[in-house]
Amino acid sequence: MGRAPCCDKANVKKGPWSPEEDTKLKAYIEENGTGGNWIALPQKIGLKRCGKSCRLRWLNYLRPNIRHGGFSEEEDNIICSLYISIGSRWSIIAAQLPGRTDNDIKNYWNTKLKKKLLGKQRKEQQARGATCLTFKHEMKRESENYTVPGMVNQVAHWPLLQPPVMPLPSTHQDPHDSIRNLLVRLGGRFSDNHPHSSTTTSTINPMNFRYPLDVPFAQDQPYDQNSMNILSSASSLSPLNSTCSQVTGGTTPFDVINVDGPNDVFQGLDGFQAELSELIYSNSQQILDGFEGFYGTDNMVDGSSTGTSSVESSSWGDINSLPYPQFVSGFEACQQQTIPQVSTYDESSYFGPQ
DNA sequence: AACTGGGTCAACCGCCCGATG
DNA sequence: CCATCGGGCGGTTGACCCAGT
Repeated sequence: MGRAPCCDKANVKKGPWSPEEDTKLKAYIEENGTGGNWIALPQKIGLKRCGKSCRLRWLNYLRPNIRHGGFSEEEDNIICSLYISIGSRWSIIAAQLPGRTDNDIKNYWNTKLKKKLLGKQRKEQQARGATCLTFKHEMKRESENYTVPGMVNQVAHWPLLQPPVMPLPSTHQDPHDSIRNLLVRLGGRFSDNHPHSSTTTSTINPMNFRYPLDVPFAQDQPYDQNSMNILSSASSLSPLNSTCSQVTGGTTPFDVINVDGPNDVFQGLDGFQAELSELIYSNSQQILDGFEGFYGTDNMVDGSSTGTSSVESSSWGDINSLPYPQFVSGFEACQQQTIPQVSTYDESSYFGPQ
């Protein structure tokens, strides 16, 4: 037996909202709030609409300070980055873009950004003529069986890669190194402090490229995104970025990045992210250059400090000096925290008196 | 002018999850 | 512990628009 419908389908209006309906809904919510009950709300104001429909209309269209269209390059970059990192968690992505709704971003991604990236990918692949099946298979295989030692309840899914190039002194495979090693194997270079270097010594760690995990969340406080330039440089970031949870007062949108199992690494990304993976393979150096540009040439740090990482960068001493110190603290928090909790933006801030 | 195909986006659907009784 | 409910979310749909033919 299925569950009862949330409203009487026969008696609710569907389809586009009329200006009158908009006015009614907006006026009521601005004055009274939702009352904490969307289902009852349409009856209160005499709308023949499903409560969920009202909620959607309010959140996606009527709510104050909503912006539609006109996505900036920075917003593009943030969306792409976050998508690559966390997948199609549109509400989380939207939380980082003030005035944007998850629906808007979802539409924008599906209709424009995805094509933009793939178009770029094809171009570059044609230019390089590289085939990336090996990488693709490796990604899939390796991602199936890795959990970070010491992590409980919350699982980070970094692909476990045996280091064919560099032996690891530590007793466990550091996920950062795994990623780095993979990229090295695939031809990426991790220079100490200069793009000229072609050694395998790593100071660039894609795994440190993590979205802010402890930025106090607020709709009017987007990330400083000045340095993000995925589309214009390497086309994408590493899809190897894991997701993680953090509990630092429960105020960040990234408290929510919770994964439930290894398959979630590429949740929602199977098709597109695989293609992005190929892109990464074919552009590994560009990507890394992008990272260097992002962090400055010598600030990339392997926070996990293994034998393969030659530099415990002095500049790392003050992670706050980095454009995104949260990337690092985020990882640390991942290792320490265990309570994943899904949260979303605080709707109450939009609803006025409840 | 009519048709067509692709793009866009608002809205719906159905599932999941937490709260509650 | 279980059933029910409402909120929230991601995926999908379909109406509309527009450029090309």
